[in-house]
Amino acid sequence: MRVRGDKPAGPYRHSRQRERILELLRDTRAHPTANWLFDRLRREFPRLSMGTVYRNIGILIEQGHLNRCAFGNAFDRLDANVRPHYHFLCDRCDAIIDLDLPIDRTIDTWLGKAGGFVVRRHDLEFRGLCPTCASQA
Amino acid sequence: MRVRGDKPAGPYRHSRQRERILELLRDTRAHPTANWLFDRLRREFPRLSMGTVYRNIGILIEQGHLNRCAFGNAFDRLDANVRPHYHFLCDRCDAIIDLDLPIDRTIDTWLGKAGGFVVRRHDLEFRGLCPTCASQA
DNA sequence: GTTCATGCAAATCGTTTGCACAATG
DNA sequence: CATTGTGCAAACGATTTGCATGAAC
Repeated sequence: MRVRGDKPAGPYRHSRQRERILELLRDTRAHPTANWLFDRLRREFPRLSMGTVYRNIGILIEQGHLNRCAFGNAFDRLDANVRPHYHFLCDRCDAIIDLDLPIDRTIDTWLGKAGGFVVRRHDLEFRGLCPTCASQA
Repeated sequence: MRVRGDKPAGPYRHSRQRERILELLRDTRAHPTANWLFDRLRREFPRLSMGTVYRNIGILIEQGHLNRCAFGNAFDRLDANVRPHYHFLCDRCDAIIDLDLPIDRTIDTWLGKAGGFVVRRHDLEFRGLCPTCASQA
């Protein structure tokens, strides 16, 4: 029996709302928020709800049509190591590990020269298995 | 006149709670959450409140003693470009720009060999001024 | 004694979910 | 017609804030 919140057993059906969400996202390079989609689509679907937007975003990501980028406002972790450094995030144990790789500043200047950007800093994070989890796999 | 939520006009005063927050964060490499600090410190300050934790985190960040890393679990911005690519975030106009830099996979294998990590992917984001804002500065 | 910091509770923001009804295949 | 998708509203978790009281200088 199918329970609340579970993925459907059968294939996804067609939905006009989901179709338009993907179209809108493919037509822009602005990396919109869920709320932007909601405002934009309410013109076409006056009774649209946020639940529908979020549910469809989830499905589209699962289908590989979208990526989510979480720059910022989410769940914060704190770090008293204020020297610049990179991070490794373990997929299995959720550890966040400071790396002591050298910071490569040459890439910043390259980006500035090539594209007209003024680069103040860059952040690099790796994901995968930390040494402990990797040795248990 | 000083209004609610504003920074104090004078210098920050000493606070035992803030002192302990910084001590705890300097004693760990686990990149704790605000809630971890709260649980941990309630033993010493039974009447501690979350408001105090968050306010002090903000002050410590402003003083340069802490960094906040947002490795979000939540949706934030969406991207229909599902090919791997890097991002540039403009400090002034908040634009998020897809970069077509080549993805450098060599660094993944290096990290695996050197430290025993299994690297599945990496994310690289730059911050600074986008070409448009840079030309106006 | 001035004003910054705290505790508490309520408010806020983005996101998720339960449920009854509508749409799809 | 079996089951997925929707709208609505309420629930949620992390964070922020108003306000009266307590602590620092």
